[in-house]
Amino acid sequence: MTTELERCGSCAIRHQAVCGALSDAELMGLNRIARTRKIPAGQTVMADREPTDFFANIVSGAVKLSKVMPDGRQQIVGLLFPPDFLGRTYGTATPYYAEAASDVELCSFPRNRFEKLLGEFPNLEHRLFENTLNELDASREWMLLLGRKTAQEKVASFLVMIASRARSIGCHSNPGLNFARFEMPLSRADTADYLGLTIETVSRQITRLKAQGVIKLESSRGIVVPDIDELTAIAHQERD
Amino acid sequence: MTTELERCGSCAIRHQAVCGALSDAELMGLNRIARTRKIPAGQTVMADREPTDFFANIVSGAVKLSKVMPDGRQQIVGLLFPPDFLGRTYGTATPYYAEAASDVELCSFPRNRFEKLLGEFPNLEHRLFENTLNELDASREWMLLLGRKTAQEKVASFLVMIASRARSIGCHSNPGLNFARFEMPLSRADTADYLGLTIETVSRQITRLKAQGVIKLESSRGIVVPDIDELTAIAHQERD
DNA sequence: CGCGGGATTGAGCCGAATCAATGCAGGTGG
DNA sequence: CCACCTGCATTGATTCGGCTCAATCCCGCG
Repeated sequence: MTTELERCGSCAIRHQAVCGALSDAELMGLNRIARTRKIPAGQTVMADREPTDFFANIVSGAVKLSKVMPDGRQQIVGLLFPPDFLGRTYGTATPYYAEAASDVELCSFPRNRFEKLLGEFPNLEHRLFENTLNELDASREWMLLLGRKTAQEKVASFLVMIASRARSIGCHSNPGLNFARFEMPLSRADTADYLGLTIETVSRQITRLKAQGVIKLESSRGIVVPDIDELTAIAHQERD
Repeated sequence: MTTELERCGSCAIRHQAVCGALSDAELMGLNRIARTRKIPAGQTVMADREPTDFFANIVSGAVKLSKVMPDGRQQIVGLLFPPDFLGRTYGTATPYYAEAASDVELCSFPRNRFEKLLGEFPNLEHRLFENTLNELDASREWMLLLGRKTAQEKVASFLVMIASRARSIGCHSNPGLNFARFEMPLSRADTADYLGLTIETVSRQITRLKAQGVIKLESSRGIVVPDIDELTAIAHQERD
């Protein structure tokens, strides 16, 4: 019993994840149905339109959600980091692919037992609801990016977003400080699919930002941003 | 009392709207705080980042949700028809503009009293949650459109979407039947802002679809689709 | 050392944007 | 009733940003 609770107690995402909403007693109920899974990079976690029998918290790594057209064109519609929640409650199939963008560690729950707990713990459902509202806000923000921003603005926006999320997933990057250094969680190909661009255009824009001195590259994935405000200005974050 | 209940009983959207989740007793509680409002076309209902003190069901008309960049570029991020719910629960400000796309009739509820009811009626919160999940799915669908579809595919997709929603808002259009006739709820300018295109491109693509015989125009807003499957094929609705 | 996958760079092209003119319907006033 | 305006939609000419195709480059790895 105590050990079980400790398992959660020592969990890196204990307080930020949906579990954060639960009392100790409730947490134990959730813990009882939880199972840790490791997924290697590139593997599909949930397939579009296919029923999935589980939900999960992301403990480490990154998961990308994407939609694919019959001819292969692809769009990434969401990116999940710890402590995000994976899975569409109420509806047996998710309307997109979920794929491990890196090696991923999940804390997963069987679908029906989790949904049962949802009914019992109003806190849990409420937390998931707020979560979903935030995802909706984020995806609408992304619609503005996809529909109206230039390639340069798109890439800058992406870097700003990663830089701010990087704080929550470790990486050198202080909240107050106007400086960031982080690893890109996606390949150029995935970045392109997230931004509605091609690989080549992403690459060119990164080169351009580098030439402008707005960012520095330590490696193809390692980015340093000396002045985040400058990058944000280029991203034309919407105001008004 | 009875009259109050009858007010809801005779409501056109009684069963589809969030109210549909409520018992008679609960409905009465909601009814007590409800107020009908009419909004003329073009008027702002909620302003980006400004606190709003109410939520509402859309009774008639259409409301567009949009984001605007400092330089005026605009993206419509959502379109609400009866019996959709308007407003972001839990968070005093909505992160976008809500504007009447046509004359609109609302059934509105004061923010704090409604949120109080949310706590008392789990059904109501649950219903709103499912609503939000559907909006999230729809907005991700739209991300694919914005990021990866051609102008022709975008316009075709938009028409398909309107044709299918048209069923729920009256208009000649049978569920089984492979034929539709409806009014565009948006001007060309708004359509462009919804699809991430310019007015001119939207116009050209509509002309093209007309030339191909896929649609007919009764007026600039009145559309006839003889064969919806054909239009859907052009829209390249994602499979797989 | 050579191989292979990801990333960069370059040349040319094309689809959608821009700029500009014209068309069209509804409303208003002479 | 017609002339005129005004707001929306269409059409045309031209430009340009990002895509396509293709050639390296880079780096880790067998």
